[in-house]
Amino acid sequence: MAGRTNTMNLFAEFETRIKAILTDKVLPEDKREGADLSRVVVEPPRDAAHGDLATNAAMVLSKHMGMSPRALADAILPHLSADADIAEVAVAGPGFINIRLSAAYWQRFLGGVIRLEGSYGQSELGAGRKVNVEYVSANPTGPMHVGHCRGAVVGDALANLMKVAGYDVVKEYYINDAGSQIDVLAKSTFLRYRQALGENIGEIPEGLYPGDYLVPVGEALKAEFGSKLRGMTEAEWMPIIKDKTIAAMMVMIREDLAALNVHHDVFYSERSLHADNGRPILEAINDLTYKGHVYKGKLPPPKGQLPEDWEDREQTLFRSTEVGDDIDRPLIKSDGSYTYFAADVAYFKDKYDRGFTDMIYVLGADHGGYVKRLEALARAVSEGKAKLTVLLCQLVKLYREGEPVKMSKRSGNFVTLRDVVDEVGADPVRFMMIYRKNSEPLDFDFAKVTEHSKDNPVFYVQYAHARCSSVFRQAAEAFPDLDVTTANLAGLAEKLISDPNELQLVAKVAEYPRVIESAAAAMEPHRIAYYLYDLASLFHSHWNKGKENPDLRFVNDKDRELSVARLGLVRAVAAVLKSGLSITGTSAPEEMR
RNA sequence: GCACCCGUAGCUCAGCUGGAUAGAGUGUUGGAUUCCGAUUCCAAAGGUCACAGGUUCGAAUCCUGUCGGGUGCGCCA
Repeated sequence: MAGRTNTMNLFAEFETRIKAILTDKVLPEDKREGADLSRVVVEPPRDAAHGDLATNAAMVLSKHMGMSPRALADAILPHLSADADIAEVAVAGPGFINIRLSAAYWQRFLGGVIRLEGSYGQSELGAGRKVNVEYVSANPTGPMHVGHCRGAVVGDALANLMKVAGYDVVKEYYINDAGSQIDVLAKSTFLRYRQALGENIGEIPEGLYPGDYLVPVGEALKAEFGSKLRGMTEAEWMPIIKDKTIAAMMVMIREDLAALNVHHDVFYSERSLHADNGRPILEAINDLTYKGHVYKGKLPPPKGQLPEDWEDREQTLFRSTEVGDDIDRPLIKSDGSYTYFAADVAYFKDKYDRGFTDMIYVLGADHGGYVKRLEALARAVSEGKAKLTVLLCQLVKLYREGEPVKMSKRSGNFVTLRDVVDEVGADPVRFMMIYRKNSEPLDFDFAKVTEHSKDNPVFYVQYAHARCSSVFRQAAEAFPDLDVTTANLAGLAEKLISDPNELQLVAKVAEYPRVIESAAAAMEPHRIAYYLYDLASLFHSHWNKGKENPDLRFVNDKDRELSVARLGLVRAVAAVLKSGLSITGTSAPEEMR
């Protein structure tokens, strides 16, 4: 992981220390050339009983050194022991070096965490690189349904994560407000407008959007225009009603997203790319042509089932096969209009021109077939300089008490995002959506997600945070004029935290920056949720020990200084929980109700 | 037919980009418990990591193939 800085990532810190030892003390001069230290890693051992840190250095370098891994490890050992922060080292298994850090090091580390307050975990991994995270991007043809939920949460959490990891992030929504479905939408609205004027419109015809949500739009049109629109030709009313309907749909969608605590920085309109006779699209195609990726030609017929209306015609094509795609892609239809993909080329080029080096697209699994052409266009437009990543979210299956919830779009009987949020609350929805790899399908059971118990990970983690606050409330009762300023907490924690259980908690807290960096590098926000669960679990377990052994309780009314020191530890745990919860986009409550 | 995603404890899932005896939760079994805020705590049992090869000091992880499940394929958006 190049470019990583020591923002209290102790694994990274010891990695540099160990690499320095390797080059300066272990490798003889004639072996320094060609030694590959890039694979040397320092990580938490699988089993905490092995120590605090483990390194594979001896195994990675054994071949180069012509020694067995264990013999090499033995040779490295004394140099590590010389480090004052290292209390114990041992060789284990096939040649791992296990390291136990001194209590003094952990105490100093804890003091550092407390002093950083909320900014602990903030990394400089991203070095300010501009990242564009595009997510949701639902068609503005109606309210959002549950299917959009997962992408919304995953994209939002990923963007939050990248921010904490030091990237300059923009959250973006691409409004698919062009194309035939928008014409259909406008026609549907026109019908509702006529209905508002008192006409009996009967059944909504097949092919139009039947949803009630267009009724108020029709009424608003009546209020604004009276019956004026009815006298116009379709060509005349179409642009007006399109504008009004899209605007109304976007208001609705933004409200839905806000209910889920999702807020985008930029809403980018596809229609704006078609403005001015599609000049932005034309320019993007010209750019691609200039770079040698466009030609006129014929496409082979699709494999498998041949469409009935298949015609073999010459079109303007993007030679995407030369940049990794399976088949060349049409940019201009035979009627001269642009394809959806052509607009995407222009949109990508716009992002690239705005200075983004990394583009992330969070899409549903049903867009899997779209990934290769997006990657191809990124290569072609940026000439290999931009990095485009597509995250596919698998489907969400809804259950109620174990029974699948049936949905049918045609009958309008589908569960909206709002339904779900209103029923179970934004926090449980968000945490559940993030508590799974995005590449895995997800079962979402209303009953389980609403359950207030330790079986529900959201509440388990939030409860840990609430307990932290509760400790401070109790301390205030036991010691009315307690000094709980950052400086005092850090100072005493550095001196007095020494119980092995407490140090174990510090060690878990110390993993946080590493989790942030690796989760950001892998673009896997779910790792944050799992880490939070682990930390909460350790904290609860330590709390429970205090039930049996009062000496371990955080607040000890016979020992004021020790209580303050332990409050320091609690504050550090609370800060990490709060920081992690904010990445997932869920709240860190002061108390559970 | 082709592409992509996925097969890990009875169930739901992690497994930190190749490391040690593969881990949680739930369920099962056996104990403890009126406790600074929860229907709590501790422990045990439970595995051919779908299957077969390959790569190397070392594979659940990477490569190839097979089987099984999901998603998608067009001048749609």
